[in-house]
Amino acid sequence: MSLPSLQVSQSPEEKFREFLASRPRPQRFTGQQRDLVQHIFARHHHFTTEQLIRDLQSANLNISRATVYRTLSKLVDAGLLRKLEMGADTYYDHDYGYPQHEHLVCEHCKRLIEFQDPAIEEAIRAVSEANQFQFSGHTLIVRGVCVDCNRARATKRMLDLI
Amino acid sequence: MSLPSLQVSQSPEEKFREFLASRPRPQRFTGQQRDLVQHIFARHHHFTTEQLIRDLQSANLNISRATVYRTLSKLVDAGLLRKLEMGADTYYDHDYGYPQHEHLVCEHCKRLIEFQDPAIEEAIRAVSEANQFQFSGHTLIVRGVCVDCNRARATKRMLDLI
DNA sequence: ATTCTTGCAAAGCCTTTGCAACTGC
DNA sequence: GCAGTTGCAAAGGCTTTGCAAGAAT
Repeated sequence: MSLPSLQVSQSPEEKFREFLASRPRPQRFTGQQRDLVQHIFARHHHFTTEQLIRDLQSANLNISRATVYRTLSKLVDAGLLRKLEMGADTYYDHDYGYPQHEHLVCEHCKRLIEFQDPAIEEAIRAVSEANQFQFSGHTLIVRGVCVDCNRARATKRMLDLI
Repeated sequence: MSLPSLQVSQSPEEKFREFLASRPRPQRFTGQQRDLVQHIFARHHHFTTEQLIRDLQSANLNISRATVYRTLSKLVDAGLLRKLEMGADTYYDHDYGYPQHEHLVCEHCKRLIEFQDPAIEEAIRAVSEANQFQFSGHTLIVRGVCVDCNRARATKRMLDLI
C-alpha cells in the first residue's frame, strides 16, 4: 500500500516450497497451495480469512475453507505471512518481500495505516537485551480514529447543533 | 508485578461506580460487580477469563460465567482494565492505578515481562500527529523466549550432544 | 507405494444472548 | 415499581479435526 516493496531473491512460492521441503518430515506442495500463494502475493494488502475466501470464489479458485485455514497457518510458520489480531478480527499481512512496519487502526472504518519507525525497533531491541530476552518479533497496534472519520464526526457534531 | 503502582485518588470500586452512574442510561452497581472489582484489584496481575473464573470459585465467590464476561467488558469501558489479545489467549491487565507499559511475552512459558519506554510513547504520538490520527490507545507485544527458557533450551542442546 | 493433503461435515472453543426471576435505585 | 442485572442454557462465530478419497513424491 504505502511502503515500498523489498527486493527479494526468491518468489514467495519458491520460498514456501523450500520451507515445506526442509521440514523434519517433508511436506508437499500442492496445487491448492500454489494457487493460494500466488493469489495472496499478487498484490500487497491485508486481508481476513473471510475476505480471502470470498476473493478466491470470485477468482474461480476452488479451495475449501479447511484448506485455506491449514495453508494460512503454514504460511505463517514459513515466515511469508504475519498474523495480526486486532480486536475481534484477525488479519494477515505480507511478511516476506515487505518491510517491518506498524499499524494505525481506525476503530470506525477499520482502515489500516502503515508506518515505519526505526526508533521503535531500536527501543525493542534495547529492552530485550536488558531483559536477556531473545525476541523473535513484535506487534504494535495503535488504535484511534483516522482523519476522514474524524472529519465526518466533526461535521456531524456541527449539524447536531443546528 | 515489576512496576510501581500509581497514586490514585479513587479506589477502583469508586471509579467504577462513578462510571456506571455517569452513563447516558445510568447502570447499577451490584454485589457481584463489587466482589469482582475487589477481587481483581486486590493485587496486580494479568489474568485470563478462565483463570479468573477458577479463582473466584476458589474464593467461594459465586458469580456466573455470563456475569464475569459482562462485567469485564464494562470494566474495560470504564478504563479500569485493558484487554490484551496475545495469540490465542486474551488477557486482562490493570489499566487504573498502574502506569502505561508494554509486554515481552515468552512463547515457551507464557511469562509476561512488563516494561516502560517513553521513547515508544513519543514515537506513537509523533506518527499519529503526522497522520492526523486521533489515537486512543495502543498495544505492543514483543514475542520471544525469556532468559529461563533460553537457558533450559541451551542446556538441553548441550545434553543432546552427549 | 507410501505418506501427506483435501473436502466435508461434525465437533470445539470461547463468547454472547434470550428469557424469567431477581435486585438496585 | 421501574429499569437494569443475573443465571441458565442455548445459540453464535470462527477455527480445528476425523475420516475417506485423492494427489504428490
